[in-house]
Amino acid sequence: MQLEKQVLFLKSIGDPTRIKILHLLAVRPLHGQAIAGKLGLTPPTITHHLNKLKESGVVISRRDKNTIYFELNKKMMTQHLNSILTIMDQKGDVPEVEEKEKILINFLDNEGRLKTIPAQRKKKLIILEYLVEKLELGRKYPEKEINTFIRQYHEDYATLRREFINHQFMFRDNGVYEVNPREMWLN
Amino acid sequence: MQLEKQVLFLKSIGDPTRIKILHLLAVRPLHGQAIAGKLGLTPPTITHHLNKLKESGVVISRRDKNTIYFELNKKMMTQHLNSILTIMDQKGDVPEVEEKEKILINFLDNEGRLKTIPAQRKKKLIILEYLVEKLELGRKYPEKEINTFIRQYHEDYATLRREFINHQFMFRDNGVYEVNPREMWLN
DNA sequence: AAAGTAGTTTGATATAAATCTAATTAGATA
DNA sequence: TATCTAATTAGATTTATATCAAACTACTTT
Repeated sequence: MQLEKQVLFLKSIGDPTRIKILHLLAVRPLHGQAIAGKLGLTPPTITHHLNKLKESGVVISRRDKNTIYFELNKKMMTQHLNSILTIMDQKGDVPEVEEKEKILINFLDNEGRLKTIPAQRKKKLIILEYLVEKLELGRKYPEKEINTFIRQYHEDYATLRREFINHQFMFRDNGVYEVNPREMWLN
Repeated sequence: MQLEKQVLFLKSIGDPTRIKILHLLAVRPLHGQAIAGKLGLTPPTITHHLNKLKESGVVISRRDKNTIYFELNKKMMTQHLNSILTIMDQKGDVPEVEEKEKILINFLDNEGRLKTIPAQRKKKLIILEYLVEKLELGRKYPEKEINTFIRQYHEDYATLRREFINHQFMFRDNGVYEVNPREMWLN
């Protein structure tokens, strides 16, 4: 998943020693002992840090005889940073809130149950969003649990479950359902 | 220092729970309990994470009656990410010419021979650079020739020869030595 | 003033991470 | 084949971090 890659990347560069390594490698590729010497650390420690940096892809290595040169993968680095930047690319929906309220009031009864499933795409999406927000982000729900959840709001759990998947409010993996992060939703 | 701020920032967002919080706050400001509910975590845990995010400045809080709204500071976030990006367009730094002169005078005797091999890395590099500049760029030197050359300046040709290689002033190919171009040298 | 609400602090626990020394591996050179 | 060199692995230690339950604080509402 996207999130794990981002965290792996951020952890990999979120350390003073590793930032220093990045600075060194930004100038030119270096071999391990040179890095150890420059930073006043031992080779095992450098191996440890380089492994982290290689795991996230921001450093690659190239062997030349006995010496391994480590170099900064600037393209990968830029890619990761851009992916973090997109977290912020969320159109604020403040102006829509009133409209949403109206639709919710129209389609929900006094007990908060869904009267009907809206036919209009736009309205349907608002209802689906409203429902999916009651679920936990990151939690894995077995199909039965999803069905039970939906039935609190409407009898036709099969249709609604399919809609959640169709519009990518959730994804399904091996019969287990999980809420997608907001930026994945189709509006 | 720049480095510490960068690390603080990267650590602050380098955690799956906190990335999820950022996603939530990217949409709209939220109060603590809402975040706790969505992520299935307890309020103390959310306080803990929000503190980290506030420390690095990417989240700010605003009180309204009893409720505290946390919101994403997109400007701060962008600023931090840009500062990380600049790591990649780093150029090497070189010691001052005057400083080099002083060190050369200190370590060379009247006949221009090396009194001792400097222990300090920085000084050693200046000496090595001074010596290697007397060699021809592009010419191939057999090991014996290199030894003879070094012995003009110091008895311990083996150590110095190794230092030339270590710091990439020269490279060795099949027992033949050659001076590296300047931009390869390790500073 | 009493009760309620939202958030924080404290203390405990469990897990992860950074660093070192010592031992080992992989490849190059003699 | 034996030796040298650069890097890695293993094991130990220390420090940092994520999480929770329980107690507490600050502010509102009644």
